[in-house]
Amino acid sequence: MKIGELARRAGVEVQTVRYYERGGLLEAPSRTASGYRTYGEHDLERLNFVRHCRTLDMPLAEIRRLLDLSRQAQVPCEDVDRLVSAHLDRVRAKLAALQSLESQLASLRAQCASGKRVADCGILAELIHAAQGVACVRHTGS
Amino acid sequence: MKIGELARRAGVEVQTVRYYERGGLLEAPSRTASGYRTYGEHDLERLNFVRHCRTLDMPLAEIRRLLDLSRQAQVPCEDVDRLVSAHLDRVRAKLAALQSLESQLASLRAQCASGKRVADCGILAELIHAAQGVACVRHTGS
DNA sequence: AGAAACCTTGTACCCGCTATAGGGTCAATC
DNA sequence: GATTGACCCTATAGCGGGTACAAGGTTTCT
Repeated sequence: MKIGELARRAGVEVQTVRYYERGGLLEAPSRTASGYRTYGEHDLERLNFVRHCRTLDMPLAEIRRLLDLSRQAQVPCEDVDRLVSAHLDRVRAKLAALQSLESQLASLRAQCASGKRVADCGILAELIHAAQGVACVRHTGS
Repeated sequence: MKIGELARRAGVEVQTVRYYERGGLLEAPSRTASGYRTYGEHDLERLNFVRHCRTLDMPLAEIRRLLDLSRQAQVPCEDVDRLVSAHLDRVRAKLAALQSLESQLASLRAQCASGKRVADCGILAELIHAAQGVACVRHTGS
C-alpha cells in the first residue's frame, strides 16, 4: 500500500508517517520505480504500535528504545519494566501538578461575581495579589 | 534597574524577559544611552503577574488578553471569568486524560513479572495487542 | 488530453522558552 | 591605562511532535 492508505488506516497524517521515518520510528520502506513509498501490513502494525504508545504520552525517544528492546528477545524484561515505570512516575508527577492547578483555578474563578466591572474583578485582584507574593487576598482599597 | 536584576527578582532568565517583551507581554522599557533596558517596580509587578499566570499554565496569548482586559476598567468582569473558565475546562480535560493514562500505564506495568525475557514480556505483548485493537490481552502462544 | 488525486522533497511554522555566537559596556583592580 | 570579569545587546538555532506550505512529479479517472 502507498503512504496515503497507510496513514488513513492508522489514523495519522501522511506527513506524520514521513516524520516518523525520519526519526527512525518506522523503517525506510521500499519504493516503486517512480519513488513512491510502499508499505506492507507489518509496517501498519508498527505504526499502530507507535501511535498507541503516543496515546500513552510516551516521548518518541522512549518508543524508539521500546522498539529496539522488543527486537532483542534476550534482553531481560526488567529493562522494559524500568522504562514504563519511569514513564508512569512522570505521568503521576504531572497529574499531581495538574490537580493542584485545577483547585487553584477553581477557587480563582469563585472570586468573580456577575455584574461586576473589571475594575472590581476579584479574579484580577487575586491574580495581582498572588503575583505580589501575598498569601491571602486582602483588598488594599487601591 | 537593569534586566539582570529584574530577572533575578522575578526568578526568570534574562532571555525570558526579552522574549516576553518581543511577545508583547511586557512593554518595551526605556533605554540608557548605551542601549541597556531600564525597568521600574511597575515592570516587576507586571512580570510577576505574567509568571503567576504561567504557573497556572495559561498560554501567553491568554495572559496577553488578560492584561488587555485589566487595562479597560469598564469591561464587564464576565469576560475575565469566561477566559479563566475556559482555561479551567481545558485543565480539567487534560486532568481526565492523564488519569486514564495513569491507570492504563499502571495496569500495563503489572503485566511484567521479574526474571522474564523480552520474548515473553507482558508489557510488550500488551502494547502490541492494544495497538492491534485487541481489547483484552490474549497470548497467542507465538 | 486534461483534471483531480495522489505522491515527492524541502522548508518554515507552532509553543515557551533556552542556548549559543559575536559583539558592546561598565566598574573595579593592577 | 590596560585588563579582567560581569553584565548587556542583537540575532539565530534548537527542543518535541508534529503541521502546513511550496513547487514539482505520477497516476488514475473521465
